[in-house]
Amino acid sequence: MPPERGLAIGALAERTGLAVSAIRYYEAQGLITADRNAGGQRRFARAAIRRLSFVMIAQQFGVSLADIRALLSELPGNRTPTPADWARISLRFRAQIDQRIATLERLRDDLDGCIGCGCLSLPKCRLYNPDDRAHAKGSGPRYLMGDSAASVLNSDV
Amino acid sequence: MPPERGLAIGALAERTGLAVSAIRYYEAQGLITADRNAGGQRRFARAAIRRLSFVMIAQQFGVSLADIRALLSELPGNRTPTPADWARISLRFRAQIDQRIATLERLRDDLDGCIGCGCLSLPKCRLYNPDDRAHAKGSGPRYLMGDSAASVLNSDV
DNA sequence: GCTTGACCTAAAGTTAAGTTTAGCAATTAC
DNA sequence: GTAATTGCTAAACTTAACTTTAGGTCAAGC
Repeated sequence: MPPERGLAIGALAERTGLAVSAIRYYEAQGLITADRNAGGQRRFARAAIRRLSFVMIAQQFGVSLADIRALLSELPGNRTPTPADWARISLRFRAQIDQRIATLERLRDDLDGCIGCGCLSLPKCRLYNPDDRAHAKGSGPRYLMGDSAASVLNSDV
Repeated sequence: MPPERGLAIGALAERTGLAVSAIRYYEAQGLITADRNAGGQRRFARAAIRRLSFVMIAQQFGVSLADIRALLSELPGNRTPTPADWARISLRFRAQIDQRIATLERLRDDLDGCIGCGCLSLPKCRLYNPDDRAHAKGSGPRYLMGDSAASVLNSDV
């Protein structure tokens, strides 16, 4: 007999280094999909390893799962992705990294301009208002945490 | 009579663009301190404006409040900080930014090497294991979220 | 002098990204 | 064939960084 088709969740966990609970969570979030065997257990396609490794890499950049899901949605639903598929999404990812580096460099340069002047005073300081972000409407709520890492990545500054 | 010494929390909120509740929270977290007037209301020193603006700037980089507190702890407790004080802490901050940019650039270059090869497969891919981070002990829990933004900043890669 | 608005505290709610626990079912190993 | 693994679901818990709510106090204007 051929070995049962697809990896069990434990095997996938071992290959990726992720916790089993994390993999279930990612499936629930729609980052990967799984078939079920006769007994109702998950069986993952080999492609799940790559999807998960991409998730892990993107997370090292502080990209949110929501953003990662958007990136991964570019991959064809169930067809095994080709290198060309990966290339397309990697290029998009790379563009985001570039943007993020640029943002950091710009802010670093602004900081250089400020060091020693002790100017960190509002609202004059250029550092403080790179985006006019905070005072859009008087003390409006910058809704929860959605601001920090993700927006550095997403802002098209 | 001289105006009552120190800013009320509402005034501080207006000057910084922060919500009143956020300022109270920051005080509870030890990022700023406040005196109390006869009626028990907070009165902030002018220096709080700068501390808070620094907090907001650092947060745009995804630095956690805990890390920010560590940075701010370099400031002399109650003495009004001088430009030299700010310069010292800004330089430390700048060093962290530099590190972070370097990490991003290295990962970007790795990604470039991968684009088109579709190699995102574990455990061979260099991209996946920049730090040997995930498989330290077989599928050990990368404890909660403390990994993403903060460790990119802190890791001495 | 009293009403309105700013402040106070304490406690509970929110989001993201998971982990932990509890109580069962399916597989594998001996 | 049965014990030990591994897997399943659902629900509760965790952390960070706040906000919201509830119920009460202080201060300022008229």
